[in-house]
Amino acid sequence: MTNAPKPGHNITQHIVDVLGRRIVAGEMAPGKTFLFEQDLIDEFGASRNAVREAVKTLAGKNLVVSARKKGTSVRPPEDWNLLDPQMIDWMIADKSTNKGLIKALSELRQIIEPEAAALAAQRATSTQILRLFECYEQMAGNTRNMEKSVHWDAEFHSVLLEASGNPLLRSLAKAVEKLLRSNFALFTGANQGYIRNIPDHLWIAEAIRDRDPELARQRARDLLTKNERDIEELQRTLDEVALPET
Amino acid sequence: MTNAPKPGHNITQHIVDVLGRRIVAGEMAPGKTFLFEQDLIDEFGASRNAVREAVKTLAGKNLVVSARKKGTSVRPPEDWNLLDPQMIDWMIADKSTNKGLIKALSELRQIIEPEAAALAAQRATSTQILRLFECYEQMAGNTRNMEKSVHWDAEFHSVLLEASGNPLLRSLAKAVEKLLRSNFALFTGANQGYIRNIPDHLWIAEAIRDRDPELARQRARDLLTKNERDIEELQRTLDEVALPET
DNA sequence: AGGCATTTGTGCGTATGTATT
DNA sequence: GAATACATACGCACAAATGCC
Repeated sequence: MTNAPKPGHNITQHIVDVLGRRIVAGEMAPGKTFLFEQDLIDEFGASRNAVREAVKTLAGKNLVVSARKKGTSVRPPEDWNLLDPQMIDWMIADKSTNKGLIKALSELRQIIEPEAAALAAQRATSTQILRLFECYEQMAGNTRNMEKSVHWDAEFHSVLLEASGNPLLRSLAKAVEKLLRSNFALFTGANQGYIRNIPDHLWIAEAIRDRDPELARQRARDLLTKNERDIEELQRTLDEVALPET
Repeated sequence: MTNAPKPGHNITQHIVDVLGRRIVAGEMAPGKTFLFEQDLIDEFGASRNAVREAVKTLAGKNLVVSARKKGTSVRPPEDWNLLDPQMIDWMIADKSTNKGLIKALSELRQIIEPEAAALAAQRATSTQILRLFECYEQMAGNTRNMEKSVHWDAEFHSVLLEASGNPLLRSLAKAVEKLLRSNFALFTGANQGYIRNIPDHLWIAEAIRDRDPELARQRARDLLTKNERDIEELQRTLDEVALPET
């Protein structure tokens, strides 16, 4: 019932997916509820090896720990790696964490991207600068195909963070990108806001090309501020519509 | 030779550890070198299950992917989860990534912590504020026991990020904390700088207590700027000393 | 303290599907 | 199309650690 065994393929991944969803949805209190191999074997109808490998995958993400005789328990949320792409998928899928995540990410981006833009103005390679302009062109040229346009939007911000030359920021880029792409429906909903903000990307790219950190920072800050306002406004309208739940 | 089988315990973890170290050390080119189960079985003298579970753990960290017929390959570094505590251990242990990581983290902290302080000034609970002051007291009171003092230093910054109320920032806190603790030797080396900067922590806590975001931001920025200068200076002196290798 | 049951950790054999050659 | 190589999966058995009585 809880799982459609997904006929033949990748039982292990399926177990990882189902358990991951449950954990981020808060269905299992950290430290309290214990999962036993035998229970999982029974529930998923899988072999012990498959179950163990699934648990190891989750353990690799710091989601769970296993101990002899005590079974496997969920680790406290502050140990979770929130920036893992699969984790983001699970959080997006879960209604209770969805909104908070988008807000948190928006806040994080407002902190990070202006500074990344300033660093990029100092460090970006000519190739990276060209890619920024290409992303802008693709964004601006595909406003009739929102999915494609949002794809290039995400790519723009990804390149921007990469151009900062800081590996930790690049690491964040993957998460930002993932979230933007996954939520492109959210942004296409704010259609007029999205299109209005496209030129901002060009201005940022120009400031980086001209090696002007202050200007790049300010323009990135402007874009993200407008972006946050759009998201907040859209979420308010969505909340009004979203009354029904099963 | 490459591995001391670590007598009884956790062959799987041992395999994870050895492979993780190799990967972050860049010994295996992403996408090119392939690891085959049989090779790993031979090298570690472990069973297929142990090897498979170790690989799954690494896959959970997005370090590797497995494909039929092609074996397991290393993913490109931009896919790695740099904030994973174990990853940080591996990177600290590796000389080639060590310095770059500390520099990148220092840069990231300069971006994030001032804003986190500003947010904390708006959102911190009274309990969190008390903990900030407690951390300062412990820092200032244990200058004769550097390890302890640095422990509370790390705790201070951890609480600060947590008090920002943003789960993504809290996620970063774990990595920052890990790095500070692991590198406490580095900071105790910069003894005079470390002690000189202790009062800054009190001033930050006071600004947060007084709910003054601008002041908290500015004071955090001051601390981190001084901190970076100390680290840079120390690394220069360390470089001069660090000629010998085995 | 000692012994027993439970649960994870480990090893081995084997079958099957799938992608490459 | 056949052979090959590898990942995926199952099942069983024993070892080791832990909790309970």
